[in-house]
Amino acid sequence: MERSTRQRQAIRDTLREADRPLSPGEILEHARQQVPGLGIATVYRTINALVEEGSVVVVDLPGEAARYEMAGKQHHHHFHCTSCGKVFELMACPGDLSWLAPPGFRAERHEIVLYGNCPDCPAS
Amino acid sequence: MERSTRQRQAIRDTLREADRPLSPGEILEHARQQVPGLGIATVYRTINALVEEGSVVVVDLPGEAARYEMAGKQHHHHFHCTSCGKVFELMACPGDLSWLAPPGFRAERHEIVLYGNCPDCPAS
DNA sequence: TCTATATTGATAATGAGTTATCATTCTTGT
DNA sequence: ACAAGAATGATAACTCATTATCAATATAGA
Repeated sequence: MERSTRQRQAIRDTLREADRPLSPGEILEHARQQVPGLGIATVYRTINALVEEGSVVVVDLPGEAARYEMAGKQHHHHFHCTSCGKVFELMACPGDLSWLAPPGFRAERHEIVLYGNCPDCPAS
Repeated sequence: MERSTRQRQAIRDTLREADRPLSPGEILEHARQQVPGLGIATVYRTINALVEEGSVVVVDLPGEAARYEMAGKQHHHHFHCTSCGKVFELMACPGDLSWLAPPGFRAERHEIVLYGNCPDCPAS
C-alpha cells in the first residue's frame, strides 16, 4: 500500500463510513459512487492490504462469505437480517460466557450472532 | 432413501453415535471403519437425504464448511477448539439475548460459539 | 434364485468466492 | 514534464466444497 490512489481512498472511505461490516460486493458497489470504473480485483487487493496492515478486520458469520469492518472497535457482536441479508453491529455483550463450557474446556473468546429482521425490513 | 445399505447404516450410525457435529470428511473417516470402500459421494448423498428427511440438521460455524448432527436435540451452542479444529456441544445457554439488539430490531434467534482449547488439546 | 432398478464409487464437473496475469494507466520523485 | 514502476481493470485461473455422471454392484420383491 504505497501509492495513494482514488480507488484506495474510495475503498477506505467506504469502510470508514460504514457502520456495519461490508462484503466485497457491497464495498465495490459503494466505492463505485466515487470511482465509477472500480474493479472487484482492486477491492480484494485493497481489502487484503488493509487487513494485513491491521486497519481492517475480517468478520466471519456462519454460512457466509467474509465481511470487513474497521479495526479498533470495542468488543461487539452482530445482527444478521434474515430478510435483506445485511449485517449490523450490536455494541452490547452479555459478558463472559466461558461458564457455558464444561470443565476441561478453556474458552478464550466468544462470538454471538442474532438473527431476525432489521428496522428496514417488515416482520416476515 | 429407499433401500437399506451398509453404507447408509454406517453413516447413520456414525451421526447417531457422535456427541458433536461432524464434517462430511469426519463422517467418511468414521463410517469407513464399518465400510472400508465408502466414497465421499455417498456420504454427501446420504447426508442430504437425512437432512431433507429431517433427521439430521446442518451446523454452520463462522468461516467453516457445514457440519452435521442429529436433529431433535435441545437448544444448544458449540465450542470450536482452535487447536484440533473439532466442534463440541455446549448444552448450556445464557437465555434470551434479544436485548442485545437496539430498538427497531426484532431478534428471533441467536447463535453462540466459544473458541479455545478442548480437554484433549494442551493450552496453547 | 432371478430380475429390475436403486445405490455405489471414482471422478469429472460445477459454483461461488477469491486470486493471478498482464497490458495499460496513473502516481510520485526528480 | 518525465521516467520508473506501482496500481488498475478485465478476465482467466484457481480453490474448496459439493454435485453430477455413469458403469458396476447390491438390494429386495417375485
